[in-house]
Amino acid sequence: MPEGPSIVIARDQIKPLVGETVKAAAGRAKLPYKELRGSKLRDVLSWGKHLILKFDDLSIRTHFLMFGSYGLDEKRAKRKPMLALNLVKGREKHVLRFYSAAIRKLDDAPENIYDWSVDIMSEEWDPKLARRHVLEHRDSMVCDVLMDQTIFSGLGNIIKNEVLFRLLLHPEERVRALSPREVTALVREAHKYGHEFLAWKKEGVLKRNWKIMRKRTCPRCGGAVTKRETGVLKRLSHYCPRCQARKP
DNA sequence: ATCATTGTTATAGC
DNA sequence: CGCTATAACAATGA
Repeated sequence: MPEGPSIVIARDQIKPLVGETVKAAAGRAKLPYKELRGSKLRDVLSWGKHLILKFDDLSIRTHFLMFGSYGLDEKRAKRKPMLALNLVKGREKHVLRFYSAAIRKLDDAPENIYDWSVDIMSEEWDPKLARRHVLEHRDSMVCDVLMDQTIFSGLGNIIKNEVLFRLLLHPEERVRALSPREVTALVREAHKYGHEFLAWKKEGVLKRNWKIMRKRTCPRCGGAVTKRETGVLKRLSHYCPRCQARKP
């Protein structure tokens, strides 16, 4: 659920509810429920791993973190939701629930808060800007730069590992060791893999397409895949130490 | 059953 | 102040 492409799927699934009015709102999240009731849903947006519900005079944002999920028109709640919304318009009725998500009211209109040019899943994605941002972190490891949500908003650990494998880059390679072409390729593949992830996830074949993520052997050389935490973020990396050898 | 994991944030500590 | 370490949170499937 949590990486950017999954949020795009959620956004598209929830978008048909735009125009409906909140009839009931409740949950464990700290939200202005009173204000939510009676509000009309005006838009559903995604920015990276954030899902944004825009109402008349307020907007809220959900982040699914590692284990969050949502349900639209479920027969019954899976458990106590962080937020449950009943929406109606004429005869249309929908129930939207969010589980174990970090949900907050936005202090301003979404357009004034979010910059979609850094969202790898957005049409406004700006590869040149990303390239510049990457080069501002010459001393950082590529694994950390890819996970930086201010540069590659929406990019998560799966995309990170798969992109590094495609480029045959070691997760702990420093940005300064990359050639200009490699930086360009890094940015291009981050975007490209995000969209392939989206297509595969829709078809239910995402895992089948993993080349290195949670694999034991390298599909390229047949050698053992290394699995360890890397970078200052200490996130799990899967990589082939032979094909993705560090530069000399 | 136990372990690992698609993530972020607050707080403590140096 | 700035950086890093740690905990906290939570659900699911291998």
